[in-house]
Amino acid sequence: MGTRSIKEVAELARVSVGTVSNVLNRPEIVSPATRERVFQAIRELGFVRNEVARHLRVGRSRTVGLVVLDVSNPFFADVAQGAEGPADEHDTMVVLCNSGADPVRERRHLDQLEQQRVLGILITPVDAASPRLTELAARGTPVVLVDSAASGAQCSVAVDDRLGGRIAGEHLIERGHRRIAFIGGPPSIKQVADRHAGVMSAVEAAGDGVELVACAMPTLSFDTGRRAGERLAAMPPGERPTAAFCANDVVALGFLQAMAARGLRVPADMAIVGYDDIEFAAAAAVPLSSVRQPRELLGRTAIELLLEEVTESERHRHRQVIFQPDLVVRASSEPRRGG
Amino acid sequence: MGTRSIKEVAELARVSVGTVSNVLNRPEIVSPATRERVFQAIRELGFVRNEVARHLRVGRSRTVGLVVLDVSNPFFADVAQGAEGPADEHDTMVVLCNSGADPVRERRHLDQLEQQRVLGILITPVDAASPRLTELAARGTPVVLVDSAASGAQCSVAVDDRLGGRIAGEHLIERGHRRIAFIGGPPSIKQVADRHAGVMSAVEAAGDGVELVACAMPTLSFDTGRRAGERLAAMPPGERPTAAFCANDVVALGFLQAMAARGLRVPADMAIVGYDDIEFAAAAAVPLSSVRQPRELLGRTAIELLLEEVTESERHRHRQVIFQPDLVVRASSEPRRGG
DNA sequence: AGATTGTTTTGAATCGTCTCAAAGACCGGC
DNA sequence: GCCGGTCTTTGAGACGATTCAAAACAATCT
Repeated sequence: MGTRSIKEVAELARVSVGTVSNVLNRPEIVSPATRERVFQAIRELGFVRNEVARHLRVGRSRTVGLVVLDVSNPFFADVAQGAEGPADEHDTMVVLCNSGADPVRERRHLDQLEQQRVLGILITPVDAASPRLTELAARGTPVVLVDSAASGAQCSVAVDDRLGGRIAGEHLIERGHRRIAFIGGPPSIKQVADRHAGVMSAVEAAGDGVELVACAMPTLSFDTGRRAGERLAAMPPGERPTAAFCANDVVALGFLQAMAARGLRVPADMAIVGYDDIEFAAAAAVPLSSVRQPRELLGRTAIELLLEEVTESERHRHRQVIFQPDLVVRASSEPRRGG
Repeated sequence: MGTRSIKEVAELARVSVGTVSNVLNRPEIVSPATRERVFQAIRELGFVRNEVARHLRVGRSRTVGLVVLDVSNPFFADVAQGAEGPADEHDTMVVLCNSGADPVRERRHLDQLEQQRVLGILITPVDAASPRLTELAARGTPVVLVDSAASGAQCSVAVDDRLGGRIAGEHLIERGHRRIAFIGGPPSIKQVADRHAGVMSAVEAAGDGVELVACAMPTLSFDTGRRAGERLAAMPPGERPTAAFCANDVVALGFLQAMAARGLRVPADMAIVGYDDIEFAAAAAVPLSSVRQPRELLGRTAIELLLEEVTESERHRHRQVIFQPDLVVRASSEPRRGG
């Protein structure tokens, strides 16, 4: 194998290993002549520092793991992108891990990250209450919850999903809808549960005559949305809800597609509001109304909290940051024609 | 810090460190009684194996890096998902790194991955000809190019982009278009150049009367598509191409949005063909015709090649796998009404 | 020349785990 | 009580980089 060690560099440059290490880490303390000789040897051998050994000795990695529910949801791509800026500045590497909303895979990723002794973990958990998360923190791997509020024992960055759900619900009610569907994923996912609770509170506040039809699906995918859409489309027009609030935009886009396929008009026959306001929402068949979240800001803030925790380790106080969502109204929920 | 070492476990279980290591790695060779005692100690201390130290000793990591051009492009999410299956089976972890098509960031990721001595790297390079890639391989980190054909010195998995471009071009020409725009990204990206060359060859084969208007943009984003769309929309109708072939679907979706915003009808005023056939393509304002790539299969095959290379190390022969794309025709390029 | 101070360089110890030759335990048979 | 043969367990090196006390060297002043 072509990997060279610091020792070989030392031999070639005719200095001790300590000196090579110094050249690598504190070049200013070694004399220009020696330094140059070492650099020369490094170049000649194609030496690449073994970060693993370094990490073992130093005891701290320069990698943080970001575990997301679904890499293929652009929402998470944006969160990841937001995290990369501050990470770069602290020359830290962000690695993305996909749990696919599967507790088993999430577990495996967490195990692996802990075993690798990463600097810390940013995670959108499948189950925020899982003891695994607090265990991690207790054993020395700081964890920041992303898009999910923590209860005090750890840092978190979230958006008020209840509020988001309520805003969406109020908007649809105001537009004259009386029978509203909530297309959600597994209620074990906090975001889903909160958005549901939010829209529910709006419906309840509107009093009699307005009702919510919950449609819990097993996942939060495009296909899920499509299937839910087909199910609703198959209902007799009298019973069918006239509006749907989808737990996220990916689901909403699938739902929208099903409407088109079944010949239902959006928003005339079915109004739709999504969640996240991903870039594609505006570009959909019918531009999608959506509850906007500050995606990049979530990622950015999360990693800042993590780095803060790592730096101040001693006197660190966990913080729970909460952002406010807002509604972006587009064609998919324009005023209904026939009140 | 709450991290325990194998030594502490050994003390508590009153065995030697070697035995603990055996329990961890080859439990069958240690007697049931001792094994149980060790497990007990592990549980009691909350011991988590330090993968870093293990890796240093064993010399081989169980992580592979997947470096992509753009995490927020669902195409790459699907490739990543494809890679995860076989990876799991070899209990290997796939970490996703985003170069954002920026050579500097790509470089930084590669450096970091090499320093971490990962098992190997899957990469969709910004520049496939970069010497960095062969250096890596020469120094012992196997590299498999993804979605980009290698010239023999390494493994690669790709889709025939020239063919894809040609198919798209032929399709539009057959539909009666005589002035076709190619909306591309930086030609330094191999995929873009090949797709361009492909559509160009179709146009040339069609002979006089058909022409290609190349529109090279700096990036391959949604916004790029939108800007290109606006630029074309601003052209006088006589000069304006009647069809656009976009270098990927994300660009195509942006382009489509610009058409809608400027009041141009798709496909009547402007036909569109995208590339990748991401899930959202079918769900767009006007369902998008697109050149389909076997996304998951790309990822799956790439990691299989990598694992193969790692396993057979000695007698490994690099392979270049090439898949065929095919065209999925949807509304955005339906036959033109007025021939 | 010797003492003093400051600058460079050295090299042994260390991080946590794995490996493997060797030692130990145990058993049945004589 | 000893022998040969299985099973188990042991513990002393690695692995590659960092650290830091101490040694070596250089420059300046008496």
